[in-house]
Order: sequence, then structure tokens, then C-alpha cells
Amino acid sequence: MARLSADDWAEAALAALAEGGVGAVAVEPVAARLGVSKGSFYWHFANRRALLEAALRRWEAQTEQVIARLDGVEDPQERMRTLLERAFGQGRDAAVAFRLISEADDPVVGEVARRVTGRRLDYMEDVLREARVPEARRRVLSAYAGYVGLAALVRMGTISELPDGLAERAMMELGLTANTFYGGSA
Amino acid sequence: MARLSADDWAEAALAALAEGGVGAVAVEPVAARLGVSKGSFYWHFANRRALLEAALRRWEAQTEQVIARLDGVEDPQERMRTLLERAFGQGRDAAVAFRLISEADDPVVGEVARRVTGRRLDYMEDVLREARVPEARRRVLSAYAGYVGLAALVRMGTISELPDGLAERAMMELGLTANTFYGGSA
DNA sequence: GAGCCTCCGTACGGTTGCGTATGGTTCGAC
DNA sequence: GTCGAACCATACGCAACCGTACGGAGGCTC
Repeated sequence: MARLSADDWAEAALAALAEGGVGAVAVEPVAARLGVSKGSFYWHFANRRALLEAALRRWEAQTEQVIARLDGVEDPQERMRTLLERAFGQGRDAAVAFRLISEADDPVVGEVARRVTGRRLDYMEDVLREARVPEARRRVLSAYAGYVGLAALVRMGTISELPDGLAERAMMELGLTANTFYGGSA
Repeated sequence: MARLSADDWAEAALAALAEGGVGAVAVEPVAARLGVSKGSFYWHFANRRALLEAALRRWEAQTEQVIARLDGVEDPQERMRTLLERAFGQGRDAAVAFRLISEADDPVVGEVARRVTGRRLDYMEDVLREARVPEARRRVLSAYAGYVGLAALVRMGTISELPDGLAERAMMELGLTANTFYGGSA
């Protein structure tokens, strides 16, 4: 009953990756999580490494989905705002991201992390260029770095939650809205 | 010959932590790194967990050392600049930090990460208050988050190195120097 | 130089995880 | 109903690692 597909394994592996890191993407623990034995796993995958790569592909695909769902929004300013609000809500994405940053020494892990980050930065830069914002690359790098750092502070429990008006502040930093929140040189 | 102390083990464990994460702080691999056997380890430590905690204590102490070495600098502006330049140069510190962020679910790991981060933020906030900079906490949080995020981008290889004039930009964001680099609202 | 303490090596049992081999079950095709 | 493919369980050997037991080498003390 309830036979599994390779995608089921990949999804469970991604969950394990978010919760326990690359080391937690292990055959027997994930099998236990799915309520089956290893015999099932080695039917769908060649080895443990293939499972990890499937989980990484699944994670990477989510970035593409988020970007694809923004196609309907014409105004670049509104598109960026939608993107930010959705990005700030993705809890598991941030968890996985920190696992991958931590283990970026692994060539495969590092390459996926690099590719996904590059894709996000490039997309945001395109939105800024469409809105004719100058210094697009610098602004995007700064804003993305700030987001990653804040997510780290939340993860550690240094701050309980993301600050109020974060998306608005990010929009300002990105040059997409006028600076009306703070003194002007922050 | 060349007998070891518990500190030798802690230092080797910290190096292993930086290179391979919490999972790499393992008895037998670290023993091999030191060129001894487990028999030595279980003389100095009760178990593997104690070794990890020793490594974490050692990492935490480095933050205190950095802060202590700033005692001689009277001018808060100069003190912050010195701090930033030293912080941006600490490679292993950043590596360990990402390992700990990644595995902050572990209560001990999370608590150390939280405490160290809090200590750094509080110290920077004190410096800003001494310089009578308004919105000190907000500025410190923003600057620290930006630093963590940029370090993440470097670690992933998204950017090859920290941007030029990073310390100067950080000084501006912190409100310790006038904004002379960019347009004013970044 | 006898005794003792410090530090380390070696050997062992137990656990966890990888990968393989092999047989069993389910289900559609015919 | 049979046959084959898809999917899974079980059992095995192997390796890495934890923790314990115990003995031995080196140095210090008297």
C-alpha cells in the first residue's frame, strides 16, 4: 500500500536536509521517515549521493517556481515587492540555504548554492534595470546579503522575528521606493 | 614524546569544526589529526560532547580577545574601524559561524552562537552610543546582518572577495562617518 | 630503585549507516 | 490464470565511530 516514487524520496530527503543538514540525507533514516526499508530506496536510486542530488534539484526548482509565478506582475516595483514578501516567508528555504552555505566545500553542494544564489541575484538585477534603477548590481548584492544575514540572526534566535517593515526597507535599499522611513543616509 | 594537553585537543577540534562542521568533531578523526590514539582523548575528556563544548568555548573566547584588544583605542570611531577591519579578516571565524548557524538546532550550539552574536552586537551598540549615534541598535543589526550575508556570498563563491571599501561603507551605515560614497539613499 | 601518577596504545563490543543479494508481493497486460 | 515489471522486505558483509578496559612507557618523589 502507498508505493513510493523517486519524487517522494526526494521530498523526504529535502525535508531531512532542512532539518539535519547534508549528513541527515542518509538512506536508512529517510527510509524510516517514509516508513519503508532500504530495499525501496535502492530501487529508485543508485546510491546515497544520488538522493542528495535529487534533494538539491528539488530545492533549486523551488527558486524557479517562485520566479515563474511572478510572470503575471507587470510593474517591476510591484513584482519586486511580491518577490520580497514571498521570500521572507519561506522558512524551509532559508534553513536549507544555511545548510548548503555551511557545507559549500562539497563541490556539488557548493555549485548548487552558487547557481541558485546567482539566479536570484540576476533576476533581481533584471527587475531593477527594468525600473531604471542605477547601480543595480551593488544594490541587489547589498539587499540580498542583508536578507541572508537577518535570516541568520532569526535562526540563531538573536532576534525573534524579522523586523517590521522589512520589505519596505528592502524596497528603499533597492532604489524602488523613496526613502521615507529613516533619516536618509542609512 | 610531545604529550598533549586538553587545550591541544580543543584547538584541533576547533579546526575540525571549521573545516567539517559539528560532525567532524569526532574522536578518532581528531586523534588521527593529532597523531595519537583514542587512549589519549579519553584521558583528557569524558566523551565526544565535551570535546565539542571545549571547541565552542575556544571559539567564544576569540570574540572576547578581539574585544579586549580594542581597549587601548579611545576614539569610538577609530575603535569601530579597527574592529571592522579585524573582523573582515577573520576567515576561520566566519567558517565556524556558518557551521554553528547551520546546526543551531542543537541546544548547546545554538546557545553559544546566540551568546557570541549578542555579545558582538551589544559591544558595537555601546560604541555607537558612546559616539552619540541615534538608532544604534537598528544600525548595528543592519550592519552585522550585512556582514554575515556578504561572508555567505564569499563562502559560496558568488563574489570572489569582499567588496572594496567595505569597512568604509559599514562605517557610513553605522552613522560613524558622513555618507560620501554613494548617492545618499542607499 | 620502588612506587606512583600522567599520558598514551591496543584491543574489544556495540551502534549506525552503506551497498548488495535475493526473494516476496502487487498489479496490469494478455 | 499466467507472466513480467514495478516495488519492497530481509539478511548479509563491510566500514566508521563511540566508549571501555587494561596494560605499558615515561617521569617525579622519596
